[in-house]
Amino acid sequence: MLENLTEMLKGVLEGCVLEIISRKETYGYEITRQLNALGFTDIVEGTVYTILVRLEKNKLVDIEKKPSDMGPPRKFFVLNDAGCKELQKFWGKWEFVSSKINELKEKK
Amino acid sequence: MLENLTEMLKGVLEGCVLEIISRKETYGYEITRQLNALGFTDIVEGTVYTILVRLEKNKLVDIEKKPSDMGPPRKFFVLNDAGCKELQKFWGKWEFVSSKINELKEKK
DNA sequence: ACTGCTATATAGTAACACGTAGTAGTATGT
DNA sequence: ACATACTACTACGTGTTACTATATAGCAGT
Repeated sequence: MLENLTEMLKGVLEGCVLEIISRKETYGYEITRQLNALGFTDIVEGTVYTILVRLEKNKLVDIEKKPSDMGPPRKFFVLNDAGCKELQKFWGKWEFVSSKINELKEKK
Repeated sequence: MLENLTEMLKGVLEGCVLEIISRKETYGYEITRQLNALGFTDIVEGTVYTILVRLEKNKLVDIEKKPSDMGPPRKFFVLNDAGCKELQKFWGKWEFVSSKINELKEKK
């Protein structure tokens, strides 16, 4: 339907993943499914995993591996304190940017 | 105040420039000032000019050079048909993405 | 065996905003 | 005449990011 949202997702997709993780501990495959359910149908596992690797590298998440009876073991992610702060900063930025864009859009 | 909006502006800044041009024909320097006035205080000329070069390369704008009494001649930009279509597509994408993000944000 | 769903990983690519520097015209002040 | 400041455009390089493509692997049903 709507083509190529790639560029517009830059800078927001990571925030979305943070938000999803903050709800309850979860893993890459499920995060992908949640994003798909939200409406971002084109987002695939690979995209989410690169984000998760980045979150880990930046020490925003804690990780725990758990077995699954539906397939290979899952890597569960939990936000730590730095992650929570980062999430708050993300929503602050989003609030600012989206309000400005909408202002531009409305001001006819 | 709010640090580094760079990534979040990817994919939307070009749309903002299109919108500004659509209001009335204008030029790089003035577009930069308008974006600064909107609240995006860190955006500099270099950033806007790269976008304008891209718009020209993608044939979304028509260009006319006019003398100025305030400095060097100005390069005025006007949206052509393709540019108007692109702008509409941009707002369509923005509507979609921002509504989904807000849905995620609100759904506690 | 084969298919399909679940689950993770990673090397490579393209697009974009931004940093930085340079060039140049006009106006004002000293 | 010179310096400064504002106006105005160009161009090369950088870093970050989402995405592509591919590989690996466990488990269930046929």
